[in-house]
Amino acid sequence: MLLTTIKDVAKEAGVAVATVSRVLNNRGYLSDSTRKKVYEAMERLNYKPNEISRSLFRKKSNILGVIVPSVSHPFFSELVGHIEYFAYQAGYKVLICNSYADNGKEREYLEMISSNQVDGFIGAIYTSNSDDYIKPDMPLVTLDMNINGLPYITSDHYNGGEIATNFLIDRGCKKIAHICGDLEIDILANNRSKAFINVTKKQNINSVLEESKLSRFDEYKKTVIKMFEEHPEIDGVFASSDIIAASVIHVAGLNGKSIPEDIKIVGYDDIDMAAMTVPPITTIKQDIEKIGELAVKTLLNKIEGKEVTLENILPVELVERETT
Amino acid sequence: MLLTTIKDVAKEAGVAVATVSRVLNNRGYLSDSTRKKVYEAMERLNYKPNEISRSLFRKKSNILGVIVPSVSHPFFSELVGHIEYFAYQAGYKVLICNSYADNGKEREYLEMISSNQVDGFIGAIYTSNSDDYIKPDMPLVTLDMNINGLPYITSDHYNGGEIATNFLIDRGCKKIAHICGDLEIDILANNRSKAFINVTKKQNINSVLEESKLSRFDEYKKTVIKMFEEHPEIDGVFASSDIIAASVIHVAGLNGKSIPEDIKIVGYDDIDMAAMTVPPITTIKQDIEKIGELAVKTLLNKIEGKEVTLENILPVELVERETT
DNA sequence: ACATATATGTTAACCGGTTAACATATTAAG
DNA sequence: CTTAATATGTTAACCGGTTAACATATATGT
Repeated sequence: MLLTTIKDVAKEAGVAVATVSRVLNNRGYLSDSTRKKVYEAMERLNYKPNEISRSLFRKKSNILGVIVPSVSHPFFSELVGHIEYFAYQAGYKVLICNSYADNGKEREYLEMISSNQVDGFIGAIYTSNSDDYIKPDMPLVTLDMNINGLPYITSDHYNGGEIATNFLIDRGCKKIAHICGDLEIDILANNRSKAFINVTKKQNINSVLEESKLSRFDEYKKTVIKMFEEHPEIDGVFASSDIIAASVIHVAGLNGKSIPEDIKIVGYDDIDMAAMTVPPITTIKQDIEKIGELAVKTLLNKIEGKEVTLENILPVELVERETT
Repeated sequence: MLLTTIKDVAKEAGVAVATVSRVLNNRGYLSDSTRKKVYEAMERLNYKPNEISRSLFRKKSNILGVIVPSVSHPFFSELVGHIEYFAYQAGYKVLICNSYADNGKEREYLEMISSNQVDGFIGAIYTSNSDDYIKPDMPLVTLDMNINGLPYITSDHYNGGEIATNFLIDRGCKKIAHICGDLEIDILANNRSKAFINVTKKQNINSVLEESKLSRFDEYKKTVIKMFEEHPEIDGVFASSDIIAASVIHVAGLNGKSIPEDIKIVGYDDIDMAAMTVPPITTIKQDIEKIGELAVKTLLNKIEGKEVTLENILPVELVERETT
């Protein structure tokens, strides 16, 4: 496949290469007739400027990278969808990176900044936090993670944890379990668990903390089954994700318990699925669209060298459905 | 931020630029000592070759684009996850494109091929099929869509539709509904609906065909509610996606019908969510991972100019859970 | 008629890395 | 000792587009 270059266009239009470039970039003096000639020539030759070449000159690829543990996780897939939308509005394309929470992959992807392949990254980074490779002047915006001096976007997870826990207490739960991910990772999302611990302690509520480092649905299910075997009196569950909440609904069904009568459940995230389960999940809603929008805006401002707000904490909200 | 170039490395290592390039590309004669000197210099300067520049020279970006109607749809997010995995194994990065089934966006993204930003596309393209912009020699692999001479990956949807419909009949359903998307789009996925129509006709089964051009969950729900109002005798539903199946479960609950006793449901896709609902969905499984793997392989072969199989039809499989 | 604004061309350097061609020096093999 | 293989340097062209500098030509206004 032969490539049509700006020279071919110049020849076809009967003008100089510089003139074609002027048309392409709308710079300098240009008559309408020349503009037309050039556009027509481009049309005839089906010419598209080589964006790699332009990127090289401009030192700008107009590509943003997004690092997530896994795009197939509903929370991240919804987030990535929004990020792509806002990036597109701003003339950027989005490169997707599954890190599988692997440090090597995270680093390898982040190096695309140094190699000029992307202009910046939005990263749900979990392993590289202590990594000295990450510098505060990098075009990097993190999600739910405060790494030295980098701007981050997060939800008010502590408040989310308070709302969820208090809501279960208000609804009369006497023994409340909290199922969450790995608390050793220093991620802001874990503030919801801190809130759970503080609220139950302060209100003197019987509590169970179940930390699961797993992530697959059937693995969650096993954890939940074991939990109910060990603590059959649990009458309230604050799940740190809607997926976990779904698995609690499942297990409750297996145990012949009815929801919300015997067990009340509050999930977290408000992914689309939360409204689809039977019964639909009462949950703490994160504004995923806003997170995406703010992440893109912040990153673009950082890329352009503007001042950016470092701490971006978005409010959460209780969405009451039928598990409480 | 000053950029470190190959010249800086050459100076730092005390060698010629060509030598650094030889090290970088492992070409020509090289002594171990020089190699070491160069690597050390790169390390000291924290040098990363400018990939844009290399792409320009090689006319190869090592980026694949993926076009989907929406990444936030679970089927596509799982698919994209697998595509990213296999692309990464082969040294490619993945650019994600939500088309929202919009012709303009599909075209705009596809033009990234001409502008050399991506080496090729895997596309779930729905609107551009009659578009003469798409040529058989493009580095493009389509999903569920047969566009003149382009390789495509699909599942054996006709068979999927047969299995689902026959299964419901075998289970004793007397009046079976089929809820599907827009049948006017000439997409291979619609073969499942053709199979439904043919099987019910042949076996002389009472059937209802509900075509919904909508896509949001709450909109599906409305369609399903209306359907049950108009046809209360329906005792079997073949839903053309697991999401639709989930909304049938929902509505059945509202109507006080129990599943599978009163209504049996077969979904389609076997997305992760299918196992998480209560009751878990009996569904026709598409091998999403294989689809992703085959799409990447086929595209890479096409990019490398190798012969590729044009028709790639993967088998489907009934996964029996608790809605039947 | 003259200064100024507008329109286009020519040329060359540049973005950063790659490569071919050629020169030269060292080392190993026969 | 000669030949060949190995190792590195120098130079210049190239990928495709951008831009600054300068030349030149026409049009416009006063």
